[in-house]
Amino acid sequence: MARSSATAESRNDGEVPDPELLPAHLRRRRDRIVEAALDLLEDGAEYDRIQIRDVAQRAGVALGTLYRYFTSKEHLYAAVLLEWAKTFAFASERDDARAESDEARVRRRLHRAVRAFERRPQFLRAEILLESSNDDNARRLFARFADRHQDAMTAALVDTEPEEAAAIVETTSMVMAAKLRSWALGRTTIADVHATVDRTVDLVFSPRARFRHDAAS
Amino acid sequence: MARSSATAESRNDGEVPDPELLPAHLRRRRDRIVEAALDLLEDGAEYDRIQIRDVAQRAGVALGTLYRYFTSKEHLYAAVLLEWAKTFAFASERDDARAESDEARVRRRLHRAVRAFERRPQFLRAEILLESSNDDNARRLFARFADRHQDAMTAALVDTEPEEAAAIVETTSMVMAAKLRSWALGRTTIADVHATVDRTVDLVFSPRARFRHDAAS
DNA sequence: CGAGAACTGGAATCGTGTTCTAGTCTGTCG
DNA sequence: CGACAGACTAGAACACGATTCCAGTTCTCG
Repeated sequence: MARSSATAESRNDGEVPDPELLPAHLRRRRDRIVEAALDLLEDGAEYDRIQIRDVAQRAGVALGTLYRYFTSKEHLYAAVLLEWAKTFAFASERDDARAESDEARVRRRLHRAVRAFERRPQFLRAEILLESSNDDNARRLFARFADRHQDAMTAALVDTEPEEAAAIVETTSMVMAAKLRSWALGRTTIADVHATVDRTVDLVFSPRARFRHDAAS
Repeated sequence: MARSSATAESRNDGEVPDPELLPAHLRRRRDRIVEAALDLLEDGAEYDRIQIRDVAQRAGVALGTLYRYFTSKEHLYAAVLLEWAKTFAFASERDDARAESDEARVRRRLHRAVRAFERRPQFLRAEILLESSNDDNARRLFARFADRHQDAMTAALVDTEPEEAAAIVETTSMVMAAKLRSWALGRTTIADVHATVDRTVDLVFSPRARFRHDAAS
């Protein structure tokens, strides 16, 4: 972490090319790097334990090459998460096409998310670390990752007014994420995580006095 | 981070004395170290930027001495957080002694917590990092810190049955923490954090169909 | 084909937490 | 009083993984 942990000023030299604008073969090379990194994490290695050298080797590129595409390990792994979100979102879209209530759809997706992390605790760890990265590029990508999740959830709420939908997504996602964290910390069981998700969904969807506060504090 | 980030096996050599059992003058020395570390953080320095060397110097002890009391930077800062929680909890106890509803008390305390972090974003950062520390001693202390918060919140719920109180504390705290994180990330404003706290408290206290799910998924 | 961009292998650098060394100080016990 | 233990000190030394550099080498494209 020589640089990344030592530096608080967000990297101002971000000299990496926008992947969108890359000629196909370079783009492919970049993708190979991301894939290699993803594989390593998927294989169960702890984020901390994974060395950039290994990623480079696995991707079959030199260290210097990797650093042409990513400013830091964190930037690389933010890209990994984003990539992962892609396949994940895809999986979400199947199987809830049938006629269900918004509530049921949200519930299903939340449980799916929990399950996804259940078998990949390292991803949770990575997510947590990246969430508060100093690297600007990492932050940017991470934000996209978060948005992607949010969009996916929001898309489940067909019959709800947008404003309320946003609040619902926010609350449930936060509780889920927080609870997953305690699970990752060994402070609770995965069954409890699921139970909490259910409780929260109940709570948020049950008929009740609606939001009243507009002003803070 | 030579050791801490490289090591996943939780430190098994935790050769530090239990502060409770320390003779007074040694205890005082230990406290001085914690205070120095706290000061540094309080002065606005980013956790990452703070070097153990500086803490030692500020406390007026040699590096080796610091390491006689703490196994790692994370252990040290877990102690710092715990110490901070002490003063914080104390501040909480005044001013809500009067007759209020449980709801009002919870609300007040949550807002206070938000304000506490508002002027100390570095603490939030530290909390996040320590939450997933590898150091056993750090974990232990951190757990105490978390418990302390939870107890403080639970104590605000006088007229609520314990089980429900626990659920309320858990949910509201999680939402607050998560929202604070997004604030720290620049994804929202502090006013919005307060607003969310209010909404969540409303939600959790409003009369409604009570929890129904017992089994998970 | 030739220029320049991109890549390779690997050495070198860096930052920082952590450990080690050699001695110094303090207080206690016989 | 003298010796021993325990805790301390200044600071050097070490570990180690991210990041940067370098000197060629190999593509790619006009």
